[in-house]
Formats: sequence, structure tokens, C-alpha cells
Amino acid sequence: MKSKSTRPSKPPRLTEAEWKVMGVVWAGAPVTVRQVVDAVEAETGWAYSTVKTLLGRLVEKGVLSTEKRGAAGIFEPLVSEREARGSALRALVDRAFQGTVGSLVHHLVAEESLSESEQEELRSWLEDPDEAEEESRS
Amino acid sequence: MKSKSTRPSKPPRLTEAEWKVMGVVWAGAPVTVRQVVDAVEAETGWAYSTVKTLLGRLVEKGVLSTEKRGAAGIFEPLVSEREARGSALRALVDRAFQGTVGSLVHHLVAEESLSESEQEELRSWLEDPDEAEEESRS
DNA sequence: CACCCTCTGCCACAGTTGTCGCAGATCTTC
DNA sequence: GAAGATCTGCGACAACTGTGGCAGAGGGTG
Repeated sequence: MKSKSTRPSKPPRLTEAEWKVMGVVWAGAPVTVRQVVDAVEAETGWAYSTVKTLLGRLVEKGVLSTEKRGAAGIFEPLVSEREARGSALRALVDRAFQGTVGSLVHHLVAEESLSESEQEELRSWLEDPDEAEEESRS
Repeated sequence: MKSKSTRPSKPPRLTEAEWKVMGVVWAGAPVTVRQVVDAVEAETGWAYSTVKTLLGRLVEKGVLSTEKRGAAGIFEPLVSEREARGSALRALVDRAFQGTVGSLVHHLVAEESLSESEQEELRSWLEDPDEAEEESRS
């Protein structure tokens, strides 16, 4: 009896397309297929079926739950955006930054990337982590 | 007449397996297939053919150059580890962090990840970027 | 109720990734 | 220069990804 569909302790890797739909789901859960389609259609041009398939795969992967509301189904995330981000980040660090966050941060500071304002913001976050804690949803 | 194999301005996305072999290549270029195999064999168990295929695909992608040395071939990177890291990072930010590095940094600071010492290091880097510039290869 | 519209279920299909095996060309070593 | 050990070139194949078509179930409207 392993936990099966209720709580994936190891968030599966999301593909690019999946991230896109998850973005919509996290933003407006619970959502219907139609809602996701409407949200991404302009940007991606995906057909209803495409989104449907992606949502289905996400459910299979245990990232989303689905339940029937009459004929239609609604989807809700089983993993938070935070978790997903965390594991995606971890994956990147492992692949490309010798597994050390420090290496990544180093790259951020030394190499390109950080604009002046971003550096400023980062500095203040480091001063006062709680401040960062706050504006998670600005 | 497209530029073909000499300079990929847009480093292609590397897969996980590809990152692994690139790690070896960057570390000891120029390298032979055999060298890469020896380097990753213990950890991955990959057969010679597997590594060969991966190197071949990397060449196709324009990430590596290959030239014959007698019968054998030697491989050298066409893109630096820095570039590859940069674009991988950018890709992650785009997929998972609304495209803003700030969002990523925020996650780093607010969420898990950063140890005390890493925060300290980060702080000093922010103070004096040149310092970070230095220890690229510590 | 008949019709139409929307959803769902399921299938399809090409391209990418992960992993090799095999045959023939080379090199090395008596 | 014949034997063996290596390499390379090339093909194979299953799983995963991106994208979408189609047929049939259900619900809304005159």
C-alpha cells in the first residue's frame, strides 16, 4: 500500500507545455479544460484536444486531481507551484551547476542576468528575508 | 547559406544525458569517446555506443566539434559551459518563474535552498561583483 | 422532443531522448 | 602480414513530448 494518487512526494518533471498549463491551473484553480484553453489559446494556439491531453497527462503524473462536475470535469493542483518550482530548480542545479546552489547563485551574480534593480531587490531581501516572504503573490 | 556548424548563437537545449557528457567534455577537452565513457561509466553504466550516440547528437546540435585524429575522433566544445548554463537558466526562468530572474532569486531567498554561508557569500558578491568574477574555477 | 453545441474518451503520429548492437574499417603487436 | 583489440558509422527501438482529429455522451433551447 504505497500512497498512490494523493500525495506525490517527488514532484515529477514537467515539460515545457505542461508548465504552461500548470501556470493557468495554479492561477485559477479549480479550472475546466475550457478555461485553460481560453487562457493559453492566444499565446500558444493550442487546440482544445491538445490542452485536454496535457491536462490528462498531468493527472496521470499525479500533479493534478480531477473530478466530475456533471458532464464536465474540473482540475485542481495536487502540488503547489512552490514545490514544482523548487524541484525544477533543484533539477537544473543538479544537471548544470554541479549540484550546488552556490554555483548557481554565483553565476547569477557574476554572469549576466541580474539587472540593477534586481540586485537592489535581492540585497534588501537578504537584509530582511521576511519581506521576501511576504510578496509571494504580488 | 545558413551558418551551420561553426557558431550557434542560440545554444540548443541539452538533455540530462547530454549535460552529463558535456560536463566531461568541458572538464577535459579535447576528449575522445573513450575518455568520456571512462569518466561516466561508473556513475551511469552507459555503454560505449550510448556515449558515442550522445556525442554524435551533440555535434549535430552544434554544441561540439569533432575532428579526426587518425582513426579516432576528438571532440571539443563549441559553446562554453557558461553559455550553456546561462541559457539553461534562462529557460528555467521562462518556464517556471514567469520569466523574471527576480522571481527566481526571490524563491531562492524566501524558500528553502540558501544556507547561511551561501547567503553570506551571496551578500559579499553583491558588494563586490569582481570578487565573484574571479573564482569562476575554484 | 429534436437539434445543436460542448465535453469527454481514445487514438494517432511525428519528433526527441535514452540506450544499445552490429558490421566493417583501423591500429597494434608479434 | 595475420590476429585481436578498438573505433566509427549506422540502424534500431521503446518511452516521452507536442499536437490534434474524431465519434459519441450530455446538456440547453425552441
